[in-house]
Amino acid sequence: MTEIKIMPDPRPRTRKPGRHNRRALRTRAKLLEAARTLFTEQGIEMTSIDDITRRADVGKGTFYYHFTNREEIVKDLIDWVIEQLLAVIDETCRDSTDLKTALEGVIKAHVTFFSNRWEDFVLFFQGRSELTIEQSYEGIETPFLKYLERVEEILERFIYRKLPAPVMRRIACAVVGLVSGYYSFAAIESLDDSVDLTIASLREAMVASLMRFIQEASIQPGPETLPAAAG
Amino acid sequence: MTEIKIMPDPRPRTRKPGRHNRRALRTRAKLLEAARTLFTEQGIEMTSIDDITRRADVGKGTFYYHFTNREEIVKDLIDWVIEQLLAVIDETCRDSTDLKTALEGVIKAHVTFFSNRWEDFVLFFQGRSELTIEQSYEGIETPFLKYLERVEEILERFIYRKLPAPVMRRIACAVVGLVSGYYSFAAIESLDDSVDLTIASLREAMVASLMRFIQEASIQPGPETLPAAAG
DNA sequence: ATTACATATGACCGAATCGTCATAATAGAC
DNA sequence: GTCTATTATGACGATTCGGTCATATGTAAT
Repeated sequence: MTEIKIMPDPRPRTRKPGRHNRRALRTRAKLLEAARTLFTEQGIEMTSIDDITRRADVGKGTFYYHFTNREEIVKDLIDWVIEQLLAVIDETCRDSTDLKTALEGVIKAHVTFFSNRWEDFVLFFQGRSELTIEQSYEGIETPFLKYLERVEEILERFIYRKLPAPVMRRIACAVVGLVSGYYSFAAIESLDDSVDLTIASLREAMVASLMRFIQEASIQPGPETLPAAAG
Repeated sequence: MTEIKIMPDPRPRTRKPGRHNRRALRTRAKLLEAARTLFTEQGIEMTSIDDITRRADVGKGTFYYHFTNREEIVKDLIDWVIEQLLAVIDETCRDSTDLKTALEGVIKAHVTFFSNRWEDFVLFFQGRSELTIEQSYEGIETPFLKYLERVEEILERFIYRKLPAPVMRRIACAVVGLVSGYYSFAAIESLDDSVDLTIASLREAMVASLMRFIQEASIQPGPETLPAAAG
């Protein structure tokens, strides 16, 4: 169980944003923390507002004072998780000198982040699962797109032959899909501790294959990216 | 939208299993098909029994005649999807002659399967997401474990130096995590058609590096797999 | 103390949901 | 046709849920 220090910001409500240690912020944080752990325990959709307010030990009306509905708190939490993940990725890749170290950095950042934050991985993964549903929360894909774009951005620094956007997107999908896909499966068993060790050796293999993939893609943009292929 | 020919079997209820084309089987199939598409549209947890019976155009009691609750139909469907996927994997890997073709076969099988069955991928992925939740359907991990074991089994045929079970498990996680992880992310954008093409070139790279990884692992089992690392 | 504003509360309502059950419809055996 | 086991039904009760609102409490400024 990881402690959370900073919680996602509320929408500005008054002219004095965080001037004083308003109790509202603490209450909001209690609600977010309760939701975060409950989502991990029961799943997002199985968690009712009553569950959240009960766990946070506040009245039900209080929830609706801070959030308009469950959709909002879900989106706030996912936004926040991805923001934190992006911060770690940026930090880890800051000193990258080439494509190889950048790829390694991205993968390493995911491992670092998720191995210390199981709840957040569950949130991330459940959010991603929502993306596959036709009628899911509106705009829930936004933080994930931002996340993909950031990864593309980092890799692009070291790819001198500029690749078409769809190709870059697929590369980013491959990188993050690979990491989180592996993680989610490895988590079926309680390999928790050894996941980090294993992925370290697997990482090399991943980096190698991704690099080869990128190199091939950058030599041959591929006729399949023509608009004719869309449909 | 893919048509389903065969649906998961009901628990035997009478002495005459499928002797006649009992209408019960057709009704059951209607319910399963309705659930399958609804789960894709709305998500498993957001779909009520009423939704299912309304879509299947049967009375509500009929649902409870065929299934004890939603948990049962969910598990039946996931069992069934994984069974179908395994069949395709077996078929594709039947003629594998070495590790390389076996790995290629496994990945190719996933692509073949999922590219024609979006609903089933969503089911698969949502089921996997449920695995990360503490209180999810009891025993829902069983089909996924079977699936991992089968993949290990196929690869093991061509690995002559026997690897420790945890290492094999991780390799299997990497293979299937990659495919489904990539797929799920690629699905954020409507790249549907080009996903297959892209993953084809990624496949080569992945196969090459996984082979290297397996070869290295089979030479050096690694001290990190000692029981001391558990805990 | 008083005033003004921000924050918190839980009773309450209507809608939705789960699961049951007595009854009805159907199909096959005779 | 009659009889019997199987299959299907939807009204029903109990419960839970999302969301509202009038009211209460806390807090900072004067």
